[in-house]
Amino acid sequence: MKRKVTLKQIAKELDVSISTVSKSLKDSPEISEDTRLKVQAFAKLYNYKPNNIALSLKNKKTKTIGIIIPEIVHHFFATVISGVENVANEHGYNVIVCLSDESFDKEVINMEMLANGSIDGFIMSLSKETQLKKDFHHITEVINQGMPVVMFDRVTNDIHCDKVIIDDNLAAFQAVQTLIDKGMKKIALITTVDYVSVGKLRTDGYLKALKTNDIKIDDQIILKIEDIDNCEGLIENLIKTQKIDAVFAVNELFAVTAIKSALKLGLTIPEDISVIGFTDGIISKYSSPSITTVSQNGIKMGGKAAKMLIDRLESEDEDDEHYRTEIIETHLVERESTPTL
Amino acid sequence: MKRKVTLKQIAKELDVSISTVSKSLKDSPEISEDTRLKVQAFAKLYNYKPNNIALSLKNKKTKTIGIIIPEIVHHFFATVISGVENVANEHGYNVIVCLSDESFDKEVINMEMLANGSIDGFIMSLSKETQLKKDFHHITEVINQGMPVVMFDRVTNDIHCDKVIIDDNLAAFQAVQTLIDKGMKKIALITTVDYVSVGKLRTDGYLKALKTNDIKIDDQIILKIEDIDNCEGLIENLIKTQKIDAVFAVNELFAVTAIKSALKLGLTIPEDISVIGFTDGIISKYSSPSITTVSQNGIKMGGKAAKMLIDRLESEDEDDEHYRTEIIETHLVERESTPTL
DNA sequence: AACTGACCCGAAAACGTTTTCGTGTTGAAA
DNA sequence: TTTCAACACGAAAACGTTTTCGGGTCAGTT
Repeated sequence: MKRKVTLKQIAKELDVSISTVSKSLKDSPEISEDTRLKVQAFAKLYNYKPNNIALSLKNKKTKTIGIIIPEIVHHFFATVISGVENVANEHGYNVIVCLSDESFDKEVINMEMLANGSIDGFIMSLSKETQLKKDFHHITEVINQGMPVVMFDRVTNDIHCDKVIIDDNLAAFQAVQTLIDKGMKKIALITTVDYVSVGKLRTDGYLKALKTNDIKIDDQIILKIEDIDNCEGLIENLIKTQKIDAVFAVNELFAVTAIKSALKLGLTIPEDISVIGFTDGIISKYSSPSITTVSQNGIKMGGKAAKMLIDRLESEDEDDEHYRTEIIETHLVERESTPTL
Repeated sequence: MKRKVTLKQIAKELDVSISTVSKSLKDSPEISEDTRLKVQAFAKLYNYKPNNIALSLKNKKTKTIGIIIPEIVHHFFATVISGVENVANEHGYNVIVCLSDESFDKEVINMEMLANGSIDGFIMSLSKETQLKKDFHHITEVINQGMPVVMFDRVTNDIHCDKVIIDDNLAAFQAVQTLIDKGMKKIALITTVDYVSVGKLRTDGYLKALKTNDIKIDDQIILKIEDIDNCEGLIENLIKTQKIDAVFAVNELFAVTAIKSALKLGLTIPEDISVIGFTDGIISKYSSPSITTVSQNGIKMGGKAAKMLIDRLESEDEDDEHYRTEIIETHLVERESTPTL
């Protein structure tokens, strides 16, 4: 077992100073060719690599990005990480991942852990609990310390920083409009409770589409689900008791559950009932029938967020207060759960 | 914008030495109560938090674990990360995630980046390309430098280190045996190419089950798929041309694709054809019909791997060469794609 | 008055880098 | 022979900690 070799050890071994070694390895003209080559050969032999931690301390840059997300097992968040990782790696950055588990406290703890020098900047999406409490002091604090933050998907207007989102309202509107164009009238909505920002926006888009088309809003067919893990009963009940033409669900899980319930009740899709979901993930793609969804390109979102963060990290004027909000375009991926005409 | 405050600044402000500040904050008895309280009050006021990088350099410990996996968008790997993160956080560790994208080069680059001081140890699963090339020098090198490595799922006997796996062979055997017990005779296998370690093991389990039950092995109904993204045609062809009772697939994707193909061909599941998959992920759960699978608890695997790594990191005798291989138990989750009897 | 010990505190080294600045040696020009 | 520049290298500071060790002050004991 040969431990990592340091500049000091090389210096001692070759009987020169640490400075000489460092300069030699950086091809400094200050050093004679003789010594330079000698040092380089020795360093290569012992596979010298500068210690990242020491570099970080010296440069006050860690070349590491922190990501804080509610869950990693949700496909959308996984794709975002993938997008961030890609762009980050291209620019020589590493990625540290922390999960809040939708808990405010964990979000705070994780941010505080990372904020003490471990990373150069944050990319994050708010936990449900944080959105409910509307307490963002941990984020403002980090920003006040001069650490850039980029928020994505679940964002808030209360924080002044770069953001990457989709136009949830518009995307929902268009999805519902598509259903209406296909002749559906009684369109049910399966959504989350209102404090989840994206849920609220998508709900608004749904309502707007109905209004625009002079369709009466019927609270009986609007389902707001609190506990995502126990949605089956509610959804099944909705489909059984109400005579509906279509379902617009604000996420994949609600959509696929609606499909399963409909099939269970002997309905055929899309003839008896159509379904459109949100977030173009793996479930929608492999469901039978496959589900028409609003695509929400996580890779692109993550990539964009990483780009914005790195741009800010490497820009000249540190505290440029000109924050931007990037909107990632969405489109409807039409599959088997909606009629083709 | 108030930047992070350091010991030095506090010392200067209070006109004491850095040592005094440090000791005060650590409640050292060396410091008089007067000074101690004064320093602590000041530190609290300015929200002092020690700089992680400086601590890492001093302690030669980063309290960070590196994870290298082929892909994050595969649900199984996401759950593993989740498991690692959980246990790591409990022990005060952070998690840095790197994706190899199934590429040998990226795996090597990522490991080298992290090995230079950024992390205390690795948790990893081999990329396909690495398994194909059988080149593990980057891993032995890291281990030789005294950095512990824990491998999971896709492991190799060529590396001497801690491992966490499931008994792929046995699990496959049991799954196929279950099909046989339910009266199936012509059981197709949809698997990966042999160099993917787990694919090979599961294939072997399938073969063993057939042999044990004196069922002739028919190469016509064994499908080895190279390119996972273009498996549909092959699978559909298999089901169309061969009269089979059941399909055993070595992953979720193959299983769900088999189901879609069968449905498309007008077959009913599980009456006409049964399907068992591997890896109990989100697809199997939400598919219609839902898929019977061999559960492979990623959370548990990740948690176990993290525990083993941390144990080793914090154990007294640094180079205990006694490596263990933990086997995570699996069980069959019976769902709609197999008959209940 | 001298000694002892407790009590407080600061200096400095250490972790591994990079970089500025200073310095000794050499050769050539005056 | 002196002077000066070029050359080659080393010392030291800095990043922010922790920790060891040494020392100064004061009170109390001989």
